[in-house]
Amino acid sequence: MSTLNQVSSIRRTSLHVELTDRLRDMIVEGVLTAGEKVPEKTLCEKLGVSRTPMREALKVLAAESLLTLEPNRGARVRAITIEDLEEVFPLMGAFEALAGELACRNITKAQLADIKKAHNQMLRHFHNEDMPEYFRYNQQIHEIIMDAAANPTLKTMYKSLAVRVRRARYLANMSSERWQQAVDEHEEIIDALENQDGQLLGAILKRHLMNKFETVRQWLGEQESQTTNNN
Amino acid sequence: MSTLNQVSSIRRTSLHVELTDRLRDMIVEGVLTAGEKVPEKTLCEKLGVSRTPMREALKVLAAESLLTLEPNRGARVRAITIEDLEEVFPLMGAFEALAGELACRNITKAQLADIKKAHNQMLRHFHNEDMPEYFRYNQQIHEIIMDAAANPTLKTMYKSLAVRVRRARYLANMSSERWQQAVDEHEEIIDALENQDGQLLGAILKRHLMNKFETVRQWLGEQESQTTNNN
DNA sequence: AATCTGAATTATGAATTCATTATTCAGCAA
DNA sequence: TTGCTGAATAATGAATTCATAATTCAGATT
Repeated sequence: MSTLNQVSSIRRTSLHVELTDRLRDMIVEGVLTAGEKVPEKTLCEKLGVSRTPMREALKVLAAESLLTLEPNRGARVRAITIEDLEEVFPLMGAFEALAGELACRNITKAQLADIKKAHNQMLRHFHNEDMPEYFRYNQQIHEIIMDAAANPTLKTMYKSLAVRVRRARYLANMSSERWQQAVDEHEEIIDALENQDGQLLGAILKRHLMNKFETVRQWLGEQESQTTNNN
Repeated sequence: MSTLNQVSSIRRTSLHVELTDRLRDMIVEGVLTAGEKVPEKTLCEKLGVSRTPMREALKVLAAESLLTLEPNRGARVRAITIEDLEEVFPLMGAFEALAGELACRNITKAQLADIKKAHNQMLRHFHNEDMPEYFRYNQQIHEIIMDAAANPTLKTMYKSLAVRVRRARYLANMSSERWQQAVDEHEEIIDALENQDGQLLGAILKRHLMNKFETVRQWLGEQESQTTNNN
């Protein structure tokens, strides 16, 4: 083997991009919890970078509404409130509906096949009551639809909303009836896609999301009433 | 008069926020033209700041898709292409439709009165064929609707799209028939608002925007065919 | 004991410096 | 002339340094 192959791959993306992605993950995964103050220095030391790229990343995440920046007082992980959900879900609904319409016009046979494959996987995990894996394939299906919509801006904006509520979405567990209902809705989604009925698909996706909204709202309500005060 | 009053007001926002806003304006107003390379140093000297806050601002504008950042090669003002329009307008349509629905539920008498006032001003400038002033009141009407929708996230996202196409929107002048049509559509909008018919208002707003889209698309087509090559 | 004051500490804001990567352009070869 | 090479220059990426604002906390005052 040539020594050349051992050289670690050249960094293509700049540090602040990596940091932005990294921090975004940390927020979604709950490593950085909502409301938490994030001292720059500590973060820099943990991730082994200087403050300059870190601050650039913080600015971007603030622009994405994942953090709030108070002048001279640093960054804070934005806590999700019920008000946030009520802002974000209708928007996501509009995105999903649009994605559905566009997807029906553009979807390829391969993509449709991928969706069906993912759907079957999802069903399997549904029957095993394996929530994390179910969640993964669920996400995958919606991502393929987004891709089929072939509108990068739509996808980017959708993702930036999704990331804001993702943690809540994941943690809020569904009742078994609601779970069954979600699966049924997915069947409808596939039917509409096959028939290329954009209007219908849009409507289903919107409703599907609004049902999810109800679940999350309930969960968050319980959460908020439990934790009276934590900064 | 006390000497205290003469003290210039304390800076509340941080420099990078001011810069972001300033640069955004410069892009929208065409001071920085599409495709133009923006050397950091020159910009810093012009605006009298150091590179640190400037770079933070550039990162944020890149996150807003107003600039593209090529690693080690600096920032470039993103040129608007027809593909961009085709990405952005359907999204804006979805936003407008949602805003309309929400606005119908929440709009106050005062806001409705403001819209009518702005509409009359707009009509006046329409009859004088004063495009810039017409444009201003037109924007104002749509902004009031956005405000009535009472969804900050929606408004932020809408604005970030609007800013991307605003220059094209402004420069693309309408035919006189199209202009008349736009005015008529505004009458419909007001009717729907008064009747609180969310579905209808959403549909009108969407159509209204799509008509605008057609105008802009045509204009940009002419532009692109004229300028063969300019970096 | 409770509250207030202000010095010491700590954190952020911004400028500067250093390192690395592009770009330019003079000189050379075909 | 055209195209290539590489040194010089200029730009960006990132770390460090300096300045300023916020916070903490010991000590004084009521």
